[in-house]
Amino acid sequence: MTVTSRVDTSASSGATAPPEVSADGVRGAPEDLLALDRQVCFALAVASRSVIALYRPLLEPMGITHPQYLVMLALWEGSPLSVKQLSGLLQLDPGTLSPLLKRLEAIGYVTRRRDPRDERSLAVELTEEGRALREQALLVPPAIMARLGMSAEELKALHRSLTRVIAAAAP
Amino acid sequence: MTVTSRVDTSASSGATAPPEVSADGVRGAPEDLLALDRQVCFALAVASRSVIALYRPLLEPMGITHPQYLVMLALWEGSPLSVKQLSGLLQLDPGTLSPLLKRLEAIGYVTRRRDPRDERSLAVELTEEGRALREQALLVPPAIMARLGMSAEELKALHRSLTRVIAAAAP
DNA sequence: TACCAATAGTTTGCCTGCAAACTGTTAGCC
DNA sequence: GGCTAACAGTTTGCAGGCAAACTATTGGTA
Repeated sequence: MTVTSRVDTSASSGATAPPEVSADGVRGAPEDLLALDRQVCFALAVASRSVIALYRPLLEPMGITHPQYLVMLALWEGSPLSVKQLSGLLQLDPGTLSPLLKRLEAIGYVTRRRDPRDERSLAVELTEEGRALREQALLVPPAIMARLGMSAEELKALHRSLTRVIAAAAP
Repeated sequence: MTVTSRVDTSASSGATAPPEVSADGVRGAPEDLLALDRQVCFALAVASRSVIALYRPLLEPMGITHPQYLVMLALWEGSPLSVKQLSGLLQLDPGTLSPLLKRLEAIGYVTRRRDPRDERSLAVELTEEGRALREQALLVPPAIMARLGMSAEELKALHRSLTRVIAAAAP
């Protein structure tokens, strides 16, 4: 495979595009801005998918997917939430949440009904089963940390880094 | 993992909101393990989606999506690649790549043909247009870094962190 | 040589994720 | 009151992402 990790020394956010238009352009460019293995966006995407993949076998016995798990986390912190509130908390489009919530309702963890005071708003609420699921969920984070085998300190640093990126990317 | 920050979920309109007042982790209840804002997996997912969203307007004029952009990055580093090689490089399922590559072929950036020496293998190769696209792509990373406004040093640290997570999560 | 397991891609089915169009409800405002 | 704009969700269409079933080719081996 042609991907070898290079030592980065440049790429300092300069607005001046390097004029390295090498004839072939494939290998050996002094500072390859487009090297796959230096793209933070690529590392971010792979890391996200990889970690979510670790959750899959743990969530499968509960019958939910990772985004559904995140919705449950939000609801366990405060049960009746509107779609708009969930959308804000999870940074997810209402168009994504709408069918997802119907699935959660179908498996019995959640109820969906209109708010009588504002019929536009949908009150998403935990059922008894949804509330009970929390006990099982408590085992998930420790299992993930054990599987990753990374120190809490390192994960905390990563979390801080990610929080900064999220803030920087925010509109 | 005991982080301190906490999102204001003021949305919890008088429901079962746990009265946990976790300051600096001193009085943190055990349930805090499930606090949405400390889940690394959540931060990872949001950061990944947020950063990819920054690429969208930049890639749109090129007519490609972010995963397609990653495929192009791989091909620019070495043009004829099989689906299996791409799958390894990008950590993507062949079932994901197959239709994606057909789309890249449909817009003319790539050709797909079987390897005469092994008819099972598919040789994915850049077209002249696909090769030429690299010039436009060179403007993308600087634009993203400018938009993020984060130091190269910080991004590098994040990249290292992500690389460790990816390695830790690897099967 | 004939058989069979491994391999490389493709297809199918389901669940995100997002943009854009659409529906119903509420709030302003004249 | 009646008109209109803003708002909350839903639906539709398209592109990932992944698991599982399927097809075609190759390689090993009896």
